[in-house]
Amino acid sequence: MTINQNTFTGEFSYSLDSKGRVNIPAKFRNVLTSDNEQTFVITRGMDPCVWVYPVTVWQSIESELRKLSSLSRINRSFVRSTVRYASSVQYDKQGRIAITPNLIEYAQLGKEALIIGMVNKIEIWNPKLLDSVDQESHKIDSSEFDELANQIIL
Amino acid sequence: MTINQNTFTGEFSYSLDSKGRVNIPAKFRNVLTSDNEQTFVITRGMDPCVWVYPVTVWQSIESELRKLSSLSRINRSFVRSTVRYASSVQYDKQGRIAITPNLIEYAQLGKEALIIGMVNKIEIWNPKLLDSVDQESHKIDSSEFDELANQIIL
DNA sequence: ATACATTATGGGTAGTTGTGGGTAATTTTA
DNA sequence: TAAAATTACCCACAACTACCCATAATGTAT
Repeated sequence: MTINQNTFTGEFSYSLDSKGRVNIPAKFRNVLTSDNEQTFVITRGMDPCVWVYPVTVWQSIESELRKLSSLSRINRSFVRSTVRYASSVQYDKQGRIAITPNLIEYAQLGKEALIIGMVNKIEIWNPKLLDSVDQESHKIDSSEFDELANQIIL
Repeated sequence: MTINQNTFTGEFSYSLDSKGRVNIPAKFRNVLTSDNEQTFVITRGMDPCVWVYPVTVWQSIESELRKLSSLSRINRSFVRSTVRYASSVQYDKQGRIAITPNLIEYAQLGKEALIIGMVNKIEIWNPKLLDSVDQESHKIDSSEFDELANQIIL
């Protein structure tokens, strides 16, 4: 079987332990290309959740950022806001990564952690927070959804 | 561990001690290539903060500056302003570098120091100053910001 | 069904890291 | 030249992290 590498789908509910560690689902670890060397980059999501990238995917983002000259104020501010909360983490022998305290706070993570595959990255949510964000966005976005539907054939 | 060398990401809040020393986060020291020999170049940032470069990275900046003809007044002024405040520093056995008094004054550093990885360099900020600079620039440049965000797929 | 392997979760320990301060060497100033 | 100030180098300690092992639950193969 040749599945898509570095591609994540599905939903899993795992627990965040007292040391701030979460398991990365085995399914996700198994599709990681070996050049990632068990390493992810975790950062703030655009929504109140944690984004988890395979390190090789993140590196291509970094190389884009490298091209932005620091002479421009906007560039500096953009690079800063993108990179600021990102840190690379290797998972341990049990397949867990440690979430940094400021990301735990940002995503308001408690004991429950909902892990969602988002194709090129992984999201870690507080399940209750996702529920409320989801409901709100469904109300607002029904028209934008229609627009998207024209771009992507499902 | 074979992660990206001389590449810095993430945010750390450390303290500036009474002797003007700050710790360089272990994560940053560990990605330094050995030809840097524990040496950084510190200088004024374009924003009110301290810029910290691995010395080898700084050297390549210097070689770029050498290419700029001194016939142009703008070039002369640019070279002068970039090189003027730069000095090289080695970190001690505990991983700390000493910030020169004029840089401390320029970046308005107090006891708290916010250290931010900016891909090819490191920034040291007074956290409160960063907050206000951040908010202001968001107000002014939000449209250009969005444009950048569209070019780089996160 | 039973044995075996994998997976999720918990916790212990040794080494690392951040922070403070001390002392000797070096430089600066009077 | 001597005193004062600065710098470089050293040690100490608390907090944290990485790494290890244990166990229970789940999945897989014979």
